Amino acid sequence: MIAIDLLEKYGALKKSFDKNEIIFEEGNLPTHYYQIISGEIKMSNYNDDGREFIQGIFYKEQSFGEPPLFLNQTYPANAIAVDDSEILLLPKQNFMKLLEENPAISLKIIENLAQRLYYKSIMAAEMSTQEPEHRILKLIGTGIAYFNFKKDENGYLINFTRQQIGDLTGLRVETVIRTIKMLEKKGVLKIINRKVYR
Amino acid sequence: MIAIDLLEKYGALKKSFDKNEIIFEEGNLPTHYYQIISGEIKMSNYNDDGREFIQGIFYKEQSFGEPPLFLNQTYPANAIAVDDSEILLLPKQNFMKLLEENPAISLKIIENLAQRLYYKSIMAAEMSTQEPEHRILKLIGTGIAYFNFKKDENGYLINFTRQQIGDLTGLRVETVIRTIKMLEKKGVLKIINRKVYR
DNA sequence: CTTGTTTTATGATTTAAGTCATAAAACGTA
DNA sequence: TACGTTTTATGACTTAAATCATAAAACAAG
Repeated sequence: MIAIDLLEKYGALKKSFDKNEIIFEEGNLPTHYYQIISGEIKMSNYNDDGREFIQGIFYKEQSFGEPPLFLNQTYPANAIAVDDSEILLLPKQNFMKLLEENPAISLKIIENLAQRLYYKSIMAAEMSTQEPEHRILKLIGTGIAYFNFKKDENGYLINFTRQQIGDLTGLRVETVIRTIKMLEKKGVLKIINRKVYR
Repeated sequence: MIAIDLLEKYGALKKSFDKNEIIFEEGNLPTHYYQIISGEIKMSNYNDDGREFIQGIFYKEQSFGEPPLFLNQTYPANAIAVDDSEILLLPKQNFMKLLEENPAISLKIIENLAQRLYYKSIMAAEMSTQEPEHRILKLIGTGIAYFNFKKDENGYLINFTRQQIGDLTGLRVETVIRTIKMLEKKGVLKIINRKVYR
């Protein structure tokens, strides 16, 4: 999102996170701007009985966790490395200075937040309608634009596990498995040795 | 959000909308920036069988519908006047010019989008947990900060109908009614001649 | 004041997704 | 290569919310 050399000019430092390592936790106050160099990060919540809800999954060059930074509020979710990852961290003060001194970056931030809001609006509407087929198809459909699904001769490879799809749509893994099978039977997606293609 | 005289300087015009009048529709491309002078606006989706999901409710001084404006994408939901309303409309080009020439406004926009993203994150997690009590309490709790609930001697008056609460949380109106009664019985909120207080 | 509409309310019934149990296939790694 | 873990898979059963029906209270409009 923001050029790496610009971030470094303002004092950003690279930090490595192991798979499953926590980057920040729900309820804590934000201290940094985070931008991924490599790897994969998820933001998620766990409810009282341990059930997970994934707010979003982020990949290289993407930033995450900005909203509370601008609002002086605590994080509404946890950030966890899904894979070994490298992240650039820029302290809040420096980040704000960077924004002030580089007005063009503000528009980038706006576009980024707008994009995420757009995704959440679509998924919120979808999740309230309750139909598993709809939810999963919409996730996959918008996911092709937002997540880094790769296209090959079979179509787009949806590189999410059934569990992740469940955690992103609010469905249980068994329901996801059964629904995906249904959707395959209907011909709207393909399953090639367990991998889902659209 | 943005000072009215500044908006007018860039050519914003006031327009009146009757109760239930449509301001813009899902699927259309955005043409203006909208800021409410008076009244109440909801953004919502209707699914295939006519069920409504309310994305948000907006009041005086608030803006709405910006994300697609920044993304050149179509609106993900409809905007409808809940009451007779007056709205300032600023054409997209002029709005972009305003932003360019007034960098401080960008930060305001960022904060506003961050706020809405924050609300949606919280509600998304809540809606996926499925428990009506949780959903409704969270809506009311965060709503006290985001919607204009007024406090009196009984507490905060939740000036939503049961139907609206259902449309905001993805629950059916009967479920909302029963759940609110349960919550009253548990003493976590009050019902005083049908109005809900927290 | 009357009438039509919206909102709140409640009981009976249905149903779809969740839950529970169990297992095979695939994957990772020591 | 063997072993533990993760992922996918399936069947039986449960349950909570949706649905359906019906109505009273409140409100709005003429």
